[in-house]
Amino acid sequence: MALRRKPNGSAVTLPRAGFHPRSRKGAPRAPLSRERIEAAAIGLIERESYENFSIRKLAAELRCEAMSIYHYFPSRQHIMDALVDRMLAEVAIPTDELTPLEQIRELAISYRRMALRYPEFQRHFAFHRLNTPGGIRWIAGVLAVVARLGGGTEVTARLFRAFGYYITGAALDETSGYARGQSAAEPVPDDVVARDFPAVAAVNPFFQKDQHEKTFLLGLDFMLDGAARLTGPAPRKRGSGRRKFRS
Amino acid sequence: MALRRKPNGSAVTLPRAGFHPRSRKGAPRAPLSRERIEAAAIGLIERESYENFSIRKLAAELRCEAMSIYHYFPSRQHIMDALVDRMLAEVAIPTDELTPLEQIRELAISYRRMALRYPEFQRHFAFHRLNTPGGIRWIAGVLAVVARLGGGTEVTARLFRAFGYYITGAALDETSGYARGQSAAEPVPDDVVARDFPAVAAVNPFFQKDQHEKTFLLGLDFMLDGAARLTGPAPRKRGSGRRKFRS
DNA sequence: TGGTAATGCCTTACAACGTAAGGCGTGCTA
DNA sequence: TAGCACGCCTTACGTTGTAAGGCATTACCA
Repeated sequence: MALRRKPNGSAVTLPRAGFHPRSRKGAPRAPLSRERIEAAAIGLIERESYENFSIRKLAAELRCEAMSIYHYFPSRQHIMDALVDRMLAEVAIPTDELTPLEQIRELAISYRRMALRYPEFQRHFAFHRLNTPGGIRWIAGVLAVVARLGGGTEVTARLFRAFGYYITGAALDETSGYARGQSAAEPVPDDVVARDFPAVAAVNPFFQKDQHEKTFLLGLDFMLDGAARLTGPAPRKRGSGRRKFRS
Repeated sequence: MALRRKPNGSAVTLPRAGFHPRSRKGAPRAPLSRERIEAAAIGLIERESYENFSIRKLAAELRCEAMSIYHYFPSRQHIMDALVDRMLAEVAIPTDELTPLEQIRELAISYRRMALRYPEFQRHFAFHRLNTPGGIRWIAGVLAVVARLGGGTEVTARLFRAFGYYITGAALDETSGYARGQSAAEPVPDDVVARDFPAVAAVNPFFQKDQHEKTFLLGLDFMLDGAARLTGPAPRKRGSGRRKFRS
């Protein structure tokens, strides 16, 4: 937390072509950079797991020592913040000619896609305030979309949060929840579940990965219908058949 | 993971009255037990924080050494599982004469109350499969409630999960989210938000703690209305005015 | 009353973690 | 050629979960 050196700050000094710094004893190696460190961190987290990620392993991946990374990021938390901003930037705020409700739908689907691209990192996402610069910008964008429903400040605020509950809850559950999450130390074996809790076993087919999208859209459309009824008739075309549940 | 001794297993030997084991060098002290360890763990987690919890601190709280705890629980994960079961047991499965929809509503509200009693521990809850014995039993109970809506296995499965997304997302966000969660390393200061993102600042009053319940119920009733329309008319009385949004 | 076994808790030790403090070599600029 | 800045490394500290084993107290049985 005391490190304040920012190498790529005001005076940018790019390495000349052909320049290859080397680990003190070792083969030549591409120079470090924020970009390279971030990319390696994402790769490592998603390949191993969020819990097993460490600065030391990241360093090994980058073929440098752990402390070298602290030349580019003052702390582990700063790295995580950079990753949050990076991933949030992939969730585009819709601005086209869809109805407000459809824009929210697109946003939700886009967020889910991002979550499924970085499933391991969702466990970080779920716990942390989006109060990085990129996070605030993103929240402002989403709020603007929700505000287009025309419900006023209070309704906008509540809808923003209620949608957030559903969408982040879904993202977390699909990536770390019932089916794939950290297990109990001594989980109840599947055959015991099948024998003692047949009703639990019965729903299992619909808990599989290929069923997640349909389930997600079902609940999402519950939320959208509620928002529609709360904020009055849609200002523009809005098909209702899409939101029907077809078994 | 190699420890298999279970002191309170088959041959139960209770300490006689007046018996007080003592730390090797120290004052007499109440004997350890699973019960005492669990209670101390909950207290410590909620008082300090989930992230700062450690076996060693738990031991200090109990005035024993870290390894003494391993006499009662084979691993940290086993302790956490016990806490999960303990807290889940506080979320009662409704069985009375309410309509199925009202039962789900009660269940959701009861889960939220539990979450607010143990806000720190929600960060554990959110990541872990409920595949402890108590967890499976609880899931079976909830599934039975959802099944009473009469939608059949598939609809029951999807509604269970969609409600789960919303409820756990809300629990996590209210306890660790926008307002109180782990912050960025260099958060954007409030005055900068107020200046550069007035729309974000404007919704802030509705993001305060005393507004959470109303927001939660708004989204919950969106979900309930959706479930009602999906599974046909309610088999019994069901007021609709309650679910209106009143500003 | 003495011997043996079980119980309950502690001691020691290890590998891995984030990171503070400071050092060293390379190449750029004067 | 001197000096300096940049980029990266070395060392070290306190903290974590927990494996392996030890020791004192008590219970049980002869």
